[in-house]
Amino acid sequence: MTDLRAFFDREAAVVAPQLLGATLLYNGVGGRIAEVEAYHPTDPASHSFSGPTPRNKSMFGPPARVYVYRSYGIHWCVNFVCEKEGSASAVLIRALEPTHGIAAMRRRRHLQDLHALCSGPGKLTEALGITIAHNALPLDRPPIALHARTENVEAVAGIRIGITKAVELPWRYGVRGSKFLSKPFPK
DNA sequence: TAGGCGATGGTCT
DNA sequence: GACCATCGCCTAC
Repeated sequence: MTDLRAFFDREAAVVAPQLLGATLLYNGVGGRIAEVEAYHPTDPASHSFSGPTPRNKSMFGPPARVYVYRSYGIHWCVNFVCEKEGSASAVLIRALEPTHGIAAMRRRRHLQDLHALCSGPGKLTEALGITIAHNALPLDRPPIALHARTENVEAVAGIRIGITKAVELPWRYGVRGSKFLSKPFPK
């Protein structure tokens, strides 16, 4: 993606729907982004709401990098950092449509079903092999690559999933009609 | 198809 | 000591 820095130097809620259809690869394995959620520092559901901590440090760093954290003590989840350094907003990547390295993803997930390989934030990090070791890596240098979408994508918005605060904010975005979402969007 | 729930451990109060 | 930006398995319908 050209000029990644400018792309991410905007509000997470603006960046998030534009990421739909972009291709995320880690070591050549990945797919098209099918579902995302935006998190903002004024948002009580955001990890950055209560200020910087050792865990969320990379959210406060420069944009166009990844923020990786452990969820429920089991899963890794990956975010893209947005806006200017210190503003601490990010987009959580929730689902991918697998396109590259599908055999490797099936091996890591011990699963054949293509639709379930990356249909959730914890699933896609397992499929791609992303862990805390990759926290704060830039999105435009190996082993990570991000390619802009090549065709238009119709986005749908909805409320976010799995959170207990600010549940009403419609900052979940998905590709309309995609079979690779973590959950369907209500009609 | 939808909902309940256990596993599991880092993070913060 | 409580809280979780989850997953997958198990029921019940």
